[in-house]
Amino acid sequence: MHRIIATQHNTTFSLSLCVCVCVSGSEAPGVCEERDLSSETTGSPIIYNPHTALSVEKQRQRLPVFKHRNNILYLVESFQTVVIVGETGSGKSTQIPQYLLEAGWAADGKVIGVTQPRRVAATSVAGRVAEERGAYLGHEVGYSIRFDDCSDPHATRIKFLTDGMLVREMMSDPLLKKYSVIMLDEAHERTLYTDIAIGLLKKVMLYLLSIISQMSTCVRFFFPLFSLSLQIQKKRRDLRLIVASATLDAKKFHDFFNLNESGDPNKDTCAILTVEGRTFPVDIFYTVSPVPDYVKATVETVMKIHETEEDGDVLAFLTGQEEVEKVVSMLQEQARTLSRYGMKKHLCVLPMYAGLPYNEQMRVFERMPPTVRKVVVATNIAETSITINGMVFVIDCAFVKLRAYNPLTAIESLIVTPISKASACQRAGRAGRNRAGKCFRLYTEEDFEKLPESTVPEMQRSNLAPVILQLKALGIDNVLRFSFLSPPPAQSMVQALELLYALGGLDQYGRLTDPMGVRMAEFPLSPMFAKMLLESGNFGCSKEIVTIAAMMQIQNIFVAPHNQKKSAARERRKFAVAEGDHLTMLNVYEAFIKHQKSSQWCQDHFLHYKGLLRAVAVREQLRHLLNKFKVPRTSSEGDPDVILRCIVSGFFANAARMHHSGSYRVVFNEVVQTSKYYMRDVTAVESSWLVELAPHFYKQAKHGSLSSKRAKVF
DNA sequence: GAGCACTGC
Repeated sequence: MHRIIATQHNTTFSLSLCVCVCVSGSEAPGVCEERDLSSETTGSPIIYNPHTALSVEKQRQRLPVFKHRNNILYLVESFQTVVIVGETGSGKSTQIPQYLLEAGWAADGKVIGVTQPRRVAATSVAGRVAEERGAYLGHEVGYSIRFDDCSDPHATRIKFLTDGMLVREMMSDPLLKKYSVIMLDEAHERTLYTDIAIGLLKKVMLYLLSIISQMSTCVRFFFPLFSLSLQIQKKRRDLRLIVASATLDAKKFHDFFNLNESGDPNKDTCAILTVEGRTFPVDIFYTVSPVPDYVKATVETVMKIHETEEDGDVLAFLTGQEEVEKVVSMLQEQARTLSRYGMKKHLCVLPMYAGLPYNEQMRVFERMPPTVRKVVVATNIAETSITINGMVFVIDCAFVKLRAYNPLTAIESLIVTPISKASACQRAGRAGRNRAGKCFRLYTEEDFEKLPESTVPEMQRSNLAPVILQLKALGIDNVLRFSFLSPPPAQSMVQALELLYALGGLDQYGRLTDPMGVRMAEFPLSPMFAKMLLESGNFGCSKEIVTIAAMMQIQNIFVAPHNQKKSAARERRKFAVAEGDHLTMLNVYEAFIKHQKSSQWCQDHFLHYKGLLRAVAVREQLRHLLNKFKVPRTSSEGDPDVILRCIVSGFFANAARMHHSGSYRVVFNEVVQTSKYYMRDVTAVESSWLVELAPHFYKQAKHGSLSSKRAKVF
């Protein structure tokens, strides 16, 4: 079955294969999987309606996962770990926790914990399950995400939480004593925290069992950790783990968690079960020859679809804001031309990326009249984070902007990278949610075959300093021997250990320092921010620093609607100060508070209202931690230098020279690579401060210039 | 003076 579709210009596709991907409805039927853009926090109780009870029960039984119910329960009973390959639309996320509850896994006050990589997923799936059970959200069924704990320590039996939250919980309850079963959902996404949780759970469940028998009482005396492992052995052999993953990774998870070394499959401690989804076919088309410019090819392909294909909305994937805006404006131009020539069917072209102002984001979810074809041009946000219904055609450029980490320079950056096959299939699947669809890949089938099977896990392309600090705080002394599902580069580990040592979080033996390291680990921030906060009392500016730290956690403080870019830039300059971005942010926050957190004021000054509200919440959490550690509330009373020096005390490792000839130096928060390297959140500092505040990290060279232990990048 | 994938604590 080969069909050639020639586009107007030179992007030519051939139909190459027909795969079944994706589904009717989401895994949580009835739940809007869309990111809840309307509120930061949810938690209003769902009222039980007895009239819908029967139909809910019938709906549950119609889900593909239902016929595997007994098998799943049997496997969970018989194996410590069960890997469930649940295709999209199988109903695994909402149903398996309920099966476990009904089978008695939450007896004796135990809790069934289900993790999700994203906050919205945790809250929306919890909402759906509560509704199915006719329960108030927060009672029998609850959720726990940062800033929003909607669970009852006594009543909640099924708890949905973000994977990051589970790792946090392990800091106070390393054995996860309150849980009988943990289900790691969407484990194939391999987020940083899912991977940390996976390693920790293996340690809790399996790893220690083998060492215990080899240790003598004498060793026990000298290694207090050993008593912990005894506890684990006694108490947590009952803990069950379910790993919900895509097909590709199932074997890897199985091998990781299977502790059976006897070679006798009857002694396996891990099992795999596959649950089919509900799928619509998606035809995949490849270009006949490589595309020289995927931005142009995207525009051509949209127009070709519009002219020759039947009804159905279009979703195009690009890598960043700039590309999205460019394609949107090119398409809008073409759409105007079409309407001038009286084409009956209209095009409505909409951009979608995380930095877009809220109102503009919401437009992609609006329904269009039948005479209008919606075209959404999006970044990777549309691959997993949000779902737009009604998409029938997908255009995939084969690229994505990914975080990369260079352990030699200790620089994290964003780089345009070819996607993986798994990612390409996920994108294609977006065309088949409501009916059969088509996916146009702007690359040849040959090039598709060259793509890597799956995306490199975040763990292997991140700065590991926050990870190592948390592991140390969890009592993992030898992080180099921690059982990582995918071990990160050794150089990244070394780099992280060095940075943590320079920050004073670790001593020369790599042990967590007390109190500095212990306290740093408690902050939900990177170690540099934590250090800066903990030092702020000494510098006499904790009030300002806590605001700056909170503001820097918020992306896109300044919004620029595309028809008002000029005035937005003008407003933005009003807040800017010569010292740099950190003090600019401080200005914005203080002005926001002065204007009673008014949303109208934000709109007038092109500021991100919800972002600022989040900064207020983050600030409160950080303030709470500073109080806990008895960091005094002090203010610099308008003196910028103490604030800048305090910033340097945390960020000295991120120092750069503004110009090779000058003594003008800056500290920065992060680096972004587009056409050039850009540093984000930059502040000017005196080079002498670097030597003064981090003498172990910088040394003064002969001619007054600095040399750092790090390789230079810029 | 425009430049900034996406999450998460």
